[in-house]
Amino acid sequence: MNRQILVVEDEAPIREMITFVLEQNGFNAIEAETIEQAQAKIKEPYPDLILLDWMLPGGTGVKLAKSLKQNEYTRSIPIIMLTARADEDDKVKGFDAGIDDYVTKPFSPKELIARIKAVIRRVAPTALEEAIEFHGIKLDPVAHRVSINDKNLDLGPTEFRLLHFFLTHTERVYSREQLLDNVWGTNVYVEDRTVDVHIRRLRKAIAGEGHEDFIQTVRGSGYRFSGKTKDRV
Amino acid sequence: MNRQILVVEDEAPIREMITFVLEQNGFNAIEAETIEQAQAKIKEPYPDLILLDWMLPGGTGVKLAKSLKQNEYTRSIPIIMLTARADEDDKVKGFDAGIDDYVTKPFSPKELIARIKAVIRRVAPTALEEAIEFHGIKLDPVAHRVSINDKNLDLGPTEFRLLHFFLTHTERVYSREQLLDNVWGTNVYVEDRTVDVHIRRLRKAIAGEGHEDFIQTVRGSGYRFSGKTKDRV
DNA sequence: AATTATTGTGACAGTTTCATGACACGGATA
DNA sequence: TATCCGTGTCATGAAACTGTCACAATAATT
Repeated sequence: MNRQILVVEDEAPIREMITFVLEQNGFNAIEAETIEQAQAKIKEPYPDLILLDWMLPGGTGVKLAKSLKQNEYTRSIPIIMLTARADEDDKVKGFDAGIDDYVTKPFSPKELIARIKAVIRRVAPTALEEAIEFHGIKLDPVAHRVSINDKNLDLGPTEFRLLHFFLTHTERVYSREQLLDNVWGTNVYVEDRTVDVHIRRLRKAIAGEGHEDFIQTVRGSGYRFSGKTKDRV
Repeated sequence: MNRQILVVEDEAPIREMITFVLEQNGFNAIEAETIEQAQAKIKEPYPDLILLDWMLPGGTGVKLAKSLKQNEYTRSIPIIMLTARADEDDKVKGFDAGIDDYVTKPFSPKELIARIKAVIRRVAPTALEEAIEFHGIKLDPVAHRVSINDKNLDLGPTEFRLLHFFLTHTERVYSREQLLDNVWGTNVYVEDRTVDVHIRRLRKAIAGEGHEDFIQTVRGSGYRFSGKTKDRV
């Protein structure tokens, strides 16, 4: 519950003030002065939220936001932009890059905290960090670990994401294309059939533990992850 | 409950922004750049809603909307049009084509989400994704599953669509031609008698569970799916 | 009853779709 | 540099699905 927040802000006094406010409110602050520093710090464990200054040396914050959004792992980290100008134009540019909210400088600590909590509340239900359990399959996104009936299971990155997606989207058919969009990411040019192969690899890994067929083929439509067996509904 | 939304928009940044916003709000986004792409993606599993840009290469969005409204299966998918111009004229054209709502660019994420939820709420009762139950027969379009008295039943794609159509159109006679149009799709040249064969296959699958004849032959006219038996009316 | 029109049924071949193993490429690592 | 691992693609064979036909069965008509 102790959320980690990355503060990307080049002006030291402001950065320190923010950090102070955050920690006063039970958050865990990480600081970064530049885009490069920020990128270096955005890796496991991923921060729960990023406070991003609009004006940064070496490029605008939007640039960073865009690059974060392209990565499967960082895509869902919410971003709050800090901007000096309440300029409408900037807001549009920011939303292009997938900004979740804005705080206009100067801002009060209360406002900042309120916005942060609002964003976290909104994103929390679909947060990547929640551990999942489903019919004996446990997946811990933070530890990046999967076990089936308490027996450890190691998967490649793609299989891990695929399983993660399935575990959070059970009992529903997904076409290959939808799986590509959701697991590989949009704007990735990969053959449809590639999904089959990864399905196979995931199946193999799971089945190794002598289990029912969780991943079901729905001919002509796609695949479905289900706890229900073939006969019983 | 995880709704699928198809975003048809040629400009990548806008499309990605929309996708991002949708996913932040618990929706499942599918992307399409052109009308052709959109049409290719509008098949099972059908999206729950379509966000459609007004200006698209190769024809206006209205064109796509019209064609969707002509097909039995896609007819009830709600459409929200994205338009740059708040032009009154365009709105009229759109409503002709069966548009459910408008969002004028530029729009805020909040507004977009609000409109989507409003439309879904309005349309939900007849939503395609709703599971259907009829005299012990259950069909879940989302999971792509059929059961009869809680016993799983597996059907081929055509039989599934046929049953789906019947379950949503009971107590009424349909000619072979009408069935072809609705289940196979228009512009498909297939022999009338092919319907008979698929009717037979579907009957066999259902009857395997020792059931009354849901599918009734109306000599000279076609078939009818009914809960009433032959003798009782 | 005989004839005709319509529908039921089983078989079949062509096509589509999927599972599977192999393989090559590229990045990371030692 | 050599090696390993993950990944995407392909070839192949198996299985499922589909449309059509021929003929049997049934209903309507004369």
